Amino acid sequence: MASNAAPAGGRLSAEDWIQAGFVIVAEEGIRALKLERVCKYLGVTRGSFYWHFDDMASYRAALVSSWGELRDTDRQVFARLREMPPRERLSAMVESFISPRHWRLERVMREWGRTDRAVASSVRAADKRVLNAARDTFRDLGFPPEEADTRAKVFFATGVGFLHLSGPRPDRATVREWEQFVDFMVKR
Amino acid sequence: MASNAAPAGGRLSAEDWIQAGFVIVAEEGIRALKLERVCKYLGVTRGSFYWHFDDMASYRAALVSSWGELRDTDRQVFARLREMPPRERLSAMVESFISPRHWRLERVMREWGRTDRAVASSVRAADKRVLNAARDTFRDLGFPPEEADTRAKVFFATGVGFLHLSGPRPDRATVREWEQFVDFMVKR
DNA sequence: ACCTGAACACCGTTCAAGT
DNA sequence: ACCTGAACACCGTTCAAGT
Repeated sequence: MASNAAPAGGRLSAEDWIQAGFVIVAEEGIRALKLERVCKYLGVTRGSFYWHFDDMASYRAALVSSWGELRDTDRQVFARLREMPPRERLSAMVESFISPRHWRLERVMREWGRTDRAVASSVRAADKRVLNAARDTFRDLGFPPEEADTRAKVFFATGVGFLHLSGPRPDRATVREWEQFVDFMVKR
Repeated sequence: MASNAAPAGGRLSAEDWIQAGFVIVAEEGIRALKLERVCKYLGVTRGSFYWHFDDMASYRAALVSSWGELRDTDRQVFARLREMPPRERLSAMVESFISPRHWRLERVMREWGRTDRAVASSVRAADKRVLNAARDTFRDLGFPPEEADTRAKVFFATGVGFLHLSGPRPDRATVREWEQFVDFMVKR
């Protein structure tokens, strides 16, 4: 009843708190990341929080670093992508980038990064990894190094742009538009 | 007794609150900028604050913009400097930059800028003005445009460096060191 | 026109006691 | 090993009443 996310009947782990934080932050923004709010979501009282974390500051830090690891999983996806033909690789990146699972979190982290330096640098690091993968792909497509750089940037920037222009969840139309744009980027 | 800054016997103006904010922030850091703290400094109670400002957010904004104006006064100083011979101009800039009146505020604004974007952009704007004045001066000293740029940057960066390396107030030794450095920068 | 002071709201943190 | 719930601390904000 009160709890929508806690493991049925069991007690919570730090991981549960982090997942709860992701959901709240994704749906209600960083402003909503208040202890009381997370407790209500998990169906526990305030005090229990302090069994898992020292304070709100370290909880936020845990969220950020956990998001970084989430992105590292993506990096492994990118690594696997290397075996695919380049054009398909780009499509896979589009899919990965806007997967419903990461969509909102991606946006909210960018917003959070505007006021929190740790988040900002996590976002930059994550961006760099995507950018590198895209650059390599364009090189594999036969573009000279510098042009591959430029195209990778445009490719990625467009993705981030779509991210902000579209609604709360990735719609099919957006994905299609991006794909068309990728077709365009790949030519010439 | 309780009040160290309020106009004797009179009531306060928004300007008094801003000046109080500068003193507190300069001596105790941004963390200390709490309503209660400012009230104690001015010898009034919390409620009176709301006569002058809507809330803490707008008070902080007022502080920042007021600091910007303070720096604009400096800009006028720089404008007057143009009539001085270039080498003296640099010395005047050193003096102005590290005047006891601005020294602490300068430091604290840079610190504050690390967590507040509005402050950060105010700081950047102020820096740019100093930098431009320095660049013009090096040009007037006969350096070609690009080298004037570089020397101005070094000149200014050294100043900022001294700002952070020295104690809470500008000591004579620091000023002397900077002056010696300026001598070096001006040659060749 | 400006200030007091009580009241309130909102959060985070601690901790003894529970299961 | 994890949670409750009361208590506390810390701030900002409101507002009726004062001068």
